[in-house]
Amino acid sequence: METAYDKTSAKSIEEYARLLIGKTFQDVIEADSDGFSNLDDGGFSKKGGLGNLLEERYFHYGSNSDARPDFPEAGVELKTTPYKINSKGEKVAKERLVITMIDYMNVINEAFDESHLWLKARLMLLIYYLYQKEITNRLNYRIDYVSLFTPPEEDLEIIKEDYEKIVNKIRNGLAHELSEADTMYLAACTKSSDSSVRRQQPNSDIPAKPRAFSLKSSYMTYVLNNYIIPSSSKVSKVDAIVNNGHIVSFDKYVYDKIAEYRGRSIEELCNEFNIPSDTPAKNLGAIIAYRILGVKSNSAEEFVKAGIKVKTIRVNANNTITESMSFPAMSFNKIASEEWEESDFYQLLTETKFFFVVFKYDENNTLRLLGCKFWNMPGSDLSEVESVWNKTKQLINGGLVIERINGKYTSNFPKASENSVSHVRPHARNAEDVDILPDGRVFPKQCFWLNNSYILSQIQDLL
DNA sequence: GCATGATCATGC
DNA sequence: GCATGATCATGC
Repeated sequence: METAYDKTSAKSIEEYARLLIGKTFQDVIEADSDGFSNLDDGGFSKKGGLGNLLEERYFHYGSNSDARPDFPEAGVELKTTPYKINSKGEKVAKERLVITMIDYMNVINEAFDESHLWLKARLMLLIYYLYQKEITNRLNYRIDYVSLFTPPEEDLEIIKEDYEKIVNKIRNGLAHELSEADTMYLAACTKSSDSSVRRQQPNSDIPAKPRAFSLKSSYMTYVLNNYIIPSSSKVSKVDAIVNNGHIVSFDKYVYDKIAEYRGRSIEELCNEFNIPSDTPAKNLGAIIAYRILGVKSNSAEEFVKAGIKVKTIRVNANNTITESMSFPAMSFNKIASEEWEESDFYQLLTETKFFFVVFKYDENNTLRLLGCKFWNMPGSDLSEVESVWNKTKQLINGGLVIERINGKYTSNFPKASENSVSHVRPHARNAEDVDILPDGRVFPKQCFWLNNSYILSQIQDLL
């Protein structure tokens, strides 16, 4: 079949694709007269179908699911992906970009450069459409950005490291312990029609969830705003930690930099980096870490791309931790009607990598830098959180006892003494800052916390 | 001194 | 003004 573009030329494919900008998927169907006379959506409006729609009704080739890129002669992989406008008016990727399924049995023999993943990811034609909640017919979504994309060299360094981390885990017979939060930009995301599906893995008899290589939504947000949209002025630029040259390991680079200042007091560090130390800034620990890492902004490019959240931890002189770790407040009504694996806290814990900056009080009560650690929750601890979450949901749906004693509210939400990993406690501006329960009562906003004792167990190696 | 409820500080 | 990370305050 004759096509309106040269399928052997990436540039030609991109030029033709650019004509899609400003059009909806419905427009594409209506404009297509090449052997498809009806306006039936052919099931394309279902999930995943919008990419197939473009393949069949715009580029006019049959979609394949084989290992080759969609345009094999040009080496171009077509990726149709949604973005949305968040509450701050920023353009963000709506979801991760799935590249290709991980074949556990064979991937352990594939070097990155010859991998199925890289075959598809080395040159992608990204087609971003605007997802809008209020538009119910997906065919009415509008295509706004079209561009060929290859991860730039500095990202590729980290992506290769991510790849090795994932493949090594599989090599070690730990495919069942893979987590999306293990890595920075490239991740092993779960992918199956139902959460009970399991696959065989090499080097272990334990079946593992099917997973796919994907680029994290935090990374795709960065790609959209910095590589795809020309000079997007709304985006505030932040400094990168690694600025030039090849590094062996990002983690190690960061650990080594922080380690140079181990034992220094907060005051000394503030002097060293010209941080005004008179105000008790609660993000002082994070600011110090950024300055040590050579970053002037209060955020780092690599952390933004990887969606890494910074947390500061204070260890007492006797090696205990006083404070538990808080997270965003929960919505009682949301939890009441959702399942664990679709909950915010589950997604946070399974997708987020944390950067712990750890300080410790010396015998004179002076707070000194102890070290840092990239951390994400091990899957085995997740089941503990699940039981706390389930009990919380159950109480929200009936059985929650609320009392007010001397102005202080109490409840029977799961306490730190009831579980080794997590508990529920207030997280609000004050006691009047409330959320509505399904039964109509109000109660101070709460969140899930990670127990101080649990946090301590996770940073034992730093003590 | 710990457990739990309450609130502060920052950034947008 | 609100969400979020961090920390304080109090009673046992």
